[in-house]
Amino acid sequence: MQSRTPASRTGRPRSAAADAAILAATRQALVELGWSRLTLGDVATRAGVAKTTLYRRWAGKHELVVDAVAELFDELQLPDRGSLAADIEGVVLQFAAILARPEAKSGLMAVVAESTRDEALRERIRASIVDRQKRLVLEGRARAEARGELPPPAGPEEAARTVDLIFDVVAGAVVHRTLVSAEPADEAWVRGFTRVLLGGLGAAST
Amino acid sequence: MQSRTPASRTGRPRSAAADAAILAATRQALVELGWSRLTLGDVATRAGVAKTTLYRRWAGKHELVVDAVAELFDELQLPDRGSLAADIEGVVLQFAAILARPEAKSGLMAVVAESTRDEALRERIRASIVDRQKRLVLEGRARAEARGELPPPAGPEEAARTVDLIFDVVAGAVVHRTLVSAEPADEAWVRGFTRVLLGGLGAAST
Amino acid sequence: MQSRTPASRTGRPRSAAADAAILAATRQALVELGWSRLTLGDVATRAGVAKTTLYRRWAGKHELVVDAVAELFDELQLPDRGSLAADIEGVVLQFAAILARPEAKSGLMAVVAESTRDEALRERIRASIVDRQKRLVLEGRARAEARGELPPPAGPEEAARTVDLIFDVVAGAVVHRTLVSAEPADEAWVRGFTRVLLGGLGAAST
Amino acid sequence: MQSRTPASRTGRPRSAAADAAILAATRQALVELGWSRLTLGDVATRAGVAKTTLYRRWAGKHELVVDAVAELFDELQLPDRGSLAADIEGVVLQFAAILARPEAKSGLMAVVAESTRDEALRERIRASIVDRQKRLVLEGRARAEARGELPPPAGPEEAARTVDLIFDVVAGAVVHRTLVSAEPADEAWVRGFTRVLLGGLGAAST
DNA sequence: CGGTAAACGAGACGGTACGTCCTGTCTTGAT
DNA sequence: ATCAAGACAGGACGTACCGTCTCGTTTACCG
Repeated sequence: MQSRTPASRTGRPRSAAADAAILAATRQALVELGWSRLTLGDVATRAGVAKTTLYRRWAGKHELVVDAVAELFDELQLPDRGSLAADIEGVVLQFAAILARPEAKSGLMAVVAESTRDEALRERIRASIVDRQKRLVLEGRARAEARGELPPPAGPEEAARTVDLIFDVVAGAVVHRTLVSAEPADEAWVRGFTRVLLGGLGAAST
Repeated sequence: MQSRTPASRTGRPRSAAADAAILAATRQALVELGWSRLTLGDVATRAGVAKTTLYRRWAGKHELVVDAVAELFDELQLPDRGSLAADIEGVVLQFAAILARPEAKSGLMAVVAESTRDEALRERIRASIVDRQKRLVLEGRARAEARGELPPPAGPEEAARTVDLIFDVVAGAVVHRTLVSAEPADEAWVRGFTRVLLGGLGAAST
Repeated sequence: MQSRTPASRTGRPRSAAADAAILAATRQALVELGWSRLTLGDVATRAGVAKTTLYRRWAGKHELVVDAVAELFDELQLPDRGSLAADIEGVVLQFAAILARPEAKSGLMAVVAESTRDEALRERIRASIVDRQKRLVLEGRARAEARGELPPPAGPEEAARTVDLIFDVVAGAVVHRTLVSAEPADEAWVRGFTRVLLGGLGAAST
Repeated sequence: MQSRTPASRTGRPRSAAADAAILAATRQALVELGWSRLTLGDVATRAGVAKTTLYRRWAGKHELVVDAVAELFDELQLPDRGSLAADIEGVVLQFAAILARPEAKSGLMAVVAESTRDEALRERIRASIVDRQKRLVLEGRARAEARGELPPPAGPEEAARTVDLIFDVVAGAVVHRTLVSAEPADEAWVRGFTRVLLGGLGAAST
């Protein structure tokens, strides 16, 4: 994932096990120490690896954590629950469950913070985490259209704009609820949120 | 703001000018260096203040940045533009404008990241930034009810829950758009967002 | 002693008790902490005095300790024990007893060390400690001459040279024994030293 | 010298050049700044070395200066000048010449002062400086006995006691003359001192 | 199978920032 | 004017990590 395929033919090949051990150690350290106290020397020790080995693969703390956290989100799925509302509730709950894990909480916002001044890092985050999960919105939308719950988009450009907007609203709301408000995004909250998302503010307090 | 009112009568009183100079220097450093390269020694130098003075008032980088960033959000207002949609668009645009400033971007997510492991820091963020701005939601809601655009809440508990939900959705969406998607939350986007917020997903692509 | 007689008539007069309290606190701190860990803030606190008061009277740590230690040596006396050898042994034992006290040990060498680069400090040490005790050598010599144990000096210049030499030998030997060799300058050692001083190396091992 | 032979086989070996550079820089700083203004950060900079490297080898300012100063005394020799008096005068003059150098003056008394409260430091001083130079007394004594100028000691214990005594008298007198009296231990003074040392006080004023 | 070249562990390195401590000065209100 | 109290600018402390480097060792491939 992080390898830039050095394309060398000779010499000892890089240990594949080391990569996995390092990422696992990174997540473990995030759980125990959080972002700010996590050090690469400690990660290397936990992984049973020399610091050199770690730096040969990742440029720094931020890049490493992006990769370590990205793996967490790959388990997201969009189960077919029969209606758009149920589908949304299902995937939002999954997303909230991942965000509730300390290894995600600690690391995610920190790399986002840093990405405001580091274009390459932002690209890495987008490629590894954000864009990869937009598939869920696309799939959900397609299903809703098939069911007749939503009208088809006016055009491809309109479609892309809508997907981005929905993703910002959904991901943003869950993140804000979990990290800033620091309240659980539990079933009750998710139901309320889905109602607003589908019906607008007027539907909020029913 | 950060002072825990040491209430000492004797001795030389703390310089009020130092506080303002430090917070201003912090914002300047955030603009020039970003969060990760900002150092307290540098902030002290910029403020023309000894490191000691800085540490006498703030416990660390995180606390300092919370206070420095919090001041940015105090300029938010809710102008009466005649309709709920227009009011929302107005305040969201203001919010987006503040978040677009580098001193807000760099610092805000970093302290949120740290707050996932530091309960006191989270409280400080909530008190200094989040709760202070919920007034906007309350005011907007009251106006909308007076205009008949929204029904009154079912009860006080219901009202609080709705305010929190709306705040999470609005703030979360703007933050995600600005920092994660890294696209401008401009007028077009805000119009689209407001339409969804008021009318739900079905109204998105009209 | 340290006062430069500010000769001011008006205002609140300086507290005389403060001087004694500060010097006593300095010696106590020397005993408990030694030279390097002694701080003026701590001394002021022990003396129940503000730091300002301390700095109004002494220029710094070195000057303060010189005065605090100098008082220790003022109790030296030259009792008439009937012979030059006995007189020497008596005063050397007294000198050794003072040097064995931690408040003298800790401070004395430190100010001497600093005095190698501070002419004013050296003068203060000489005036407060060294020259003040040369009286003992003068008195001892006079007694020995009266008893016929030593011939009178060839002249005043010769006399001064001899006094200085003897002082360097006696004080130097005791200091070196106590602080560098870190062995007690007890009666046995003092007897051996006196034998050498009076009779030369050939008499050492009798 | 300061290395406690960590005996590690793996890893990058310690730079031998760094040790020499640090000790030389320490002496240079002692000359220019004296003991109290010497800082380890400055020494590191002068030596072209990181502070870390310095602290990896020495525990602090005192230990470092002991080693830096100790090297100065290793050049002492006992030239055979034909008589005990001449031998003593020769070595005392050499000793005085070293003590006259600012890098020795500034540092030596300071570490002795600290050693009164630090047993390990005292041992280091004794091992690195004092005991190493007692060879001079032993050699001089042996020569004098061979020449018939001094009687052989009564026994091994007596011999050791005498060596220590002579060392305290010689070193103490020169140190006191140089640092406390702050007068040069020049040829005239050394002649007078040697006369007293060999013949006792009665021989002083001839 | 033996040589070669890269990866590996270990840990020293130059460097930067940390948060604390002390110095010597100052500013307050009270004496 | 002096005092107690304590904030202040400044600077050194000793520690912790960073990211690089230099070792000696291991391990795959390639001739």
